[in-house]
Amino acid sequence: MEEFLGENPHKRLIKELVEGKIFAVQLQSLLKQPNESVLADELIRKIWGSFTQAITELNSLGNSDNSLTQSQIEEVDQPNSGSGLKKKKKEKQDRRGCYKRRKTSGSWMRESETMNDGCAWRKYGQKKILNSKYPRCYYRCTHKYDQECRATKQVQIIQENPIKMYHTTYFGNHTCNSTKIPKHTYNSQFNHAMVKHSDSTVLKEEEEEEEESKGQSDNASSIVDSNLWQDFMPSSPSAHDSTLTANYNAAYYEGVISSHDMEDLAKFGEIEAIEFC
DNA sequence: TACATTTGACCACC
DNA sequence: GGTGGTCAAATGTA
Repeated sequence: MEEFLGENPHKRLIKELVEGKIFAVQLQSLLKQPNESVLADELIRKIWGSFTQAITELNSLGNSDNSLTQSQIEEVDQPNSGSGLKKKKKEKQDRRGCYKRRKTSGSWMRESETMNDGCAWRKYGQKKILNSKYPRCYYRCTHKYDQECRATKQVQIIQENPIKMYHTTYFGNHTCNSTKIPKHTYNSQFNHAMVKHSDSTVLKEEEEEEEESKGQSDNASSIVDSNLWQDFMPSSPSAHDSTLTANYNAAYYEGVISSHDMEDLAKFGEIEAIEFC
């Protein structure tokens, strides 16, 4: 990466992103082979480095309005950074309503017959939504405070007859290590979930894959969930090769690279495994 | 007692 | 000004 320092920023940026893609492709093929976790780990570090460098370049290219502050960059780089201390009791002042309305980007959705997705969620709100028959429920990760996990989701019933269907929108990535919960809490109905990435295409109907994977595990949803939150995270670089995983991972990175950026990137090769909206 | 849920209030965003 | 997202006190539950 350092060898690009003499070139113009635009070229450096492109090279970083292309490198990142190459590493990702290598990682993808590597993950198809067993016992390659060390190499995979190395590749993930390279990918991480490429994207970090690219973000830095982008930041230096952009005007002041578009540039991230250093703290914002660090926040992206180190989602687990911080004190790690419990924040159960914040400042004395009433902070109700003090929030930034989130963007819809960086989110993905699924529709299923159950709310259960194998993660530990805690409900923190419910709201009647305009023009909607059913209220929307707001959930955050149970480990928001003890592990500073920022994952949240919104669940809304979209139909009740003939069967109850839930529309779930996920925001942010889990940074906690406690996404695994006892088997009995899973619901096989999760296997019928439809996963959508943000507001774009339906990505995967899991049913067929579930049938195939039943021999490997009697709890396929746990695999989905561990893929969902952990596999592409730098802190736990093990991954499974599945389209679903790739799409979830794309959702994770979506928070770092915008769709506009991806359009530019597309000039330099097809993005196959990762789908951005 | 600890943790989860409910619910009204607050306020940023459109 | 209306709507939606979040907070936190009150309440419920194991």
